[in-house]
Amino acid sequence: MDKIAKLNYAQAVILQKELCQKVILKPPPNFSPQLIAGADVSYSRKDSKIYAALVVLNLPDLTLLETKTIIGETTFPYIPGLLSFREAPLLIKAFRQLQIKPHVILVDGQGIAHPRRIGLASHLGVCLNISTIGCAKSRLIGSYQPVPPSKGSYSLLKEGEEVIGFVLRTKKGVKPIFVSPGHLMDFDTAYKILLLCLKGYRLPEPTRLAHIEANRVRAKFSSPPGLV
DNA sequence: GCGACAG
DNA sequence: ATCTTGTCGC
Repeated sequence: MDKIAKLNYAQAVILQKELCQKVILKPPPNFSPQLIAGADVSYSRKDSKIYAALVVLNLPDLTLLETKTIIGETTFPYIPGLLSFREAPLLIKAFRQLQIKPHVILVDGQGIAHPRRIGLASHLGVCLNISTIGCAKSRLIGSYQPVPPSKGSYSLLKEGEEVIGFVLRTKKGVKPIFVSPGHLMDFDTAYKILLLCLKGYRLPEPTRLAHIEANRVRAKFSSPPGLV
């Protein structure tokens, strides 16, 4: 059914090389998003279920407007660099069920800060034809200098001389996050949007809420202990 | 050959 | 990512 589930490593990489050519590192004309979404996926240790969550918030007040959670089955293993094949299918399905379509999505994962410049956020953006920003909690590739301690400070993430993202301090005293443009997005716009989404926590509000919602459905629907 | 390695 | 309570530090 799902062709993606049948892809092997080499085939998946070939598909990424095709998709990466469709990535646009520039936002739409006069881009000023009022609706922003957060996307995240959680897993169950026992069964092979995965839970995707999308939340839509209003900008700049960050009011929650809609929450969409959906349950799926794992069809691809986790392989660094190929996360999209594991998480994108369910997130795409969830997106199609949204009543309110956002102007941009903050994704829990990398954008172009990826070996082939096509991380989960970029992959989703191309598939859905929407602006996306990669917002990861840790590094996949690239090197960077220490990030200053104050909120909003950052240091460029590069691979060789190429800038692929930035490491952002979202709050004083906490580990910085890794931000990179996904699709229909540039560094400057990504930075400005990120700052608008900070609400006193390490993670920007859209991604933070999506994470909470993904965990909530898992707690509610995953197999209860002792009921094998 | 040896590490690194989003979630 | 997931399994998990209390506990240390800003």
